[in-house]
Amino acid sequence: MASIKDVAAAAGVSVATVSRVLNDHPSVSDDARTRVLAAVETLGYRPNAVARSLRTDQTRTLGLVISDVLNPYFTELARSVEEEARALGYSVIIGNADERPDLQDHHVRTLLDRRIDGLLVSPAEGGSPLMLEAARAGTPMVFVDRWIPGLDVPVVRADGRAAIRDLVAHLHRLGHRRLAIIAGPAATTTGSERVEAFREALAEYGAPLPDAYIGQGDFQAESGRRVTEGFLDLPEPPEAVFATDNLMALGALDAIRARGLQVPRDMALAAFDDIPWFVHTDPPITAIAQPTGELGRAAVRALVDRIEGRPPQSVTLPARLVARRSCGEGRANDNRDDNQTPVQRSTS
Amino acid sequence: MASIKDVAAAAGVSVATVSRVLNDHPSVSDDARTRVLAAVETLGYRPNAVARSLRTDQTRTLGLVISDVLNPYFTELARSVEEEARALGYSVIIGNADERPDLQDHHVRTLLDRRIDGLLVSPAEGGSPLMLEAARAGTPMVFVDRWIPGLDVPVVRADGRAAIRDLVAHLHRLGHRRLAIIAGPAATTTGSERVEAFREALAEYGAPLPDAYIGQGDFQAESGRRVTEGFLDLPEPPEAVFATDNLMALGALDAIRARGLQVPRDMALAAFDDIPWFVHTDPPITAIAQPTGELGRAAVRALVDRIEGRPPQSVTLPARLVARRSCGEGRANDNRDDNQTPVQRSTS
DNA sequence: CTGAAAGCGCTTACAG
DNA sequence: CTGAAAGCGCTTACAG
Repeated sequence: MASIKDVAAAAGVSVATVSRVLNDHPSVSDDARTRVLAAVETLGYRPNAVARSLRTDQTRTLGLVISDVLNPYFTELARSVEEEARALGYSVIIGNADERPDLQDHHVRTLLDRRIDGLLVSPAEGGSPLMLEAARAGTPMVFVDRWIPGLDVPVVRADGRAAIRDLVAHLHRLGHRRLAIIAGPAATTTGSERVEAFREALAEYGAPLPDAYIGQGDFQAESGRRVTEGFLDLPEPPEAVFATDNLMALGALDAIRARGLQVPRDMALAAFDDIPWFVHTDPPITAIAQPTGELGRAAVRALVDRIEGRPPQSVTLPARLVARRSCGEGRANDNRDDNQTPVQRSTS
Repeated sequence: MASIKDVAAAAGVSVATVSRVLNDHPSVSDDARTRVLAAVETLGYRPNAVARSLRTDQTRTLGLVISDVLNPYFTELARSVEEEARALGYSVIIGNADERPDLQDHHVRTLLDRRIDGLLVSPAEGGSPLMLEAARAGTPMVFVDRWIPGLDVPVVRADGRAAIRDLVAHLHRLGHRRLAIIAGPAATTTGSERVEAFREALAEYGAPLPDAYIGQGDFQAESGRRVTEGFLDLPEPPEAVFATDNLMALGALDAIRARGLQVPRDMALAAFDDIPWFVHTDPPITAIAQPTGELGRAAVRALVDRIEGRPPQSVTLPARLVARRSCGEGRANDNRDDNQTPVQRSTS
């Protein structure tokens, strides 16, 4: 592969001049520029980004550590992150932690070793020592979706409280009184926060949230299945289940079906995170939709601000309830484009 | 951030010795090793991968260029690729082409600039000039899923022919005679191949595949919707539609629903690529399942073989039909774990 | 406007 | 076993 030396030789100039042409440095004669460009062309020369990074101490690369790529929510997040990063001249390397702290650690380490310019992370299980250390050491970092309290790191996330209140109101209106929740890991902010919001919303209706109705999941489908089976085995099973992510909702649906029961007749179901498939499940699933694309873009902007020396900003966007048929037929809002139709707009 | 010099100074040895310790070079005294390790520990030193790559001319990184991350099939492929790569000591950088040739080109260029050790690609729209050039220039490369004929590049893919034949038999058995297909871009191998296999299978039943029953899609949901609407507008609409990927099947389902029609009563539907959600759609969708994880792993192994100087091997794995209810109720094989149950095993 | 030279952080023959 | 030195491919003050 041709190097800058080859180009210099072919153009009859020094490597310094070649570098200047390549970097649009103003003080280059037209003549030199033309000859360099011609040489670049004929040699098919492409600058070595590795060498450039070593020299300039910047990689123009962002690291994104997410907890589960197979979760459509995170897939969409990753996509919007890459899109915005590309627009700003950065590449992104994704590290998939699969909700495993050890894997998360592996990716953070690898990314740091590669000297990425900044790190976007949605911490699994309370983060890792390495991550905390990096944050304290001043590695540009931004949390998306989930975060770790007590760190001076901007957070870009959706606030689901208002939407969860809307959901509880929706369930109540449809006659459901015994409401249960499938929680995510308590060590993740989204895990604990959604349970709290749910509990508070129930309290507004004077309803308690008994421990038996709080199932401990891990944001994966299998745990949704397991927890739901537990609910069904209860002497008095809940009438409605709220899965705090889409994969656990899928597991819950599996479990309910496996017993020959039907949603919503035998049990109502709702999920946090809306995904395209929810329109087509049997029945279509009521969900709380996050502005995922906007979250990803805002997170990248915050991180790049931080990297380029501008003050980064935390951003909190509202989530909204999208009612479908999985909680009952209370209202006629399950038309074909209900995917787009918020029942109530939560502008918290 | 501490550099190798700092470690050398702290340990009272030369940087060469530090490097040897770090790389497990045998000729280092126990004493030196201990002191270096201690210094590494106290300084929290981590080798700069950028510098190492520049020096060794290897990045221990694989590039993966896929056509659409939002497609669950590719998401799963990406995940298995990363997993196997990690097991072999490599990282992977994903480039999402979104089925756009220009984006594909962007990613290939970026990846090449970063001097990845090898490239795994599922070419969109017949590939890009850059990709062809790289292949000819000897960049280690392996095609996954889709490929470009005429290049000396190993291909790791699933052969769907037998499964498509099984599908046509299944549809025929259920009484469907007018069968249509939603094709992918003709410039992709999977796009053209699936149509051909479908046509050949129909021929075995003496059935033609009229042009009106071949809809041109682009592997995205929207095109599935559009094509299906066209089918429904025909004087004699097809009785069954075979979408050649899961997103177009989703679009088809949308279109059928939007007219107030039902699957399979008004129109049968089947898809290429099986995904977890197909078990839960209304109705559950009959699909051709690829051994996605195995494809990803085999592709990585082939690429790493190539990179490390071993002869790489092309691999073709069989796909299989998973019958559910979307083509009709012909057989009682729609139990709850039908996701795992092949109707007929195709070992082509 | 241009080039010689230093240096980014490593690895690795080479000499001892 | 160890260190001095060269060199990977760039960029960028510095001097002219």
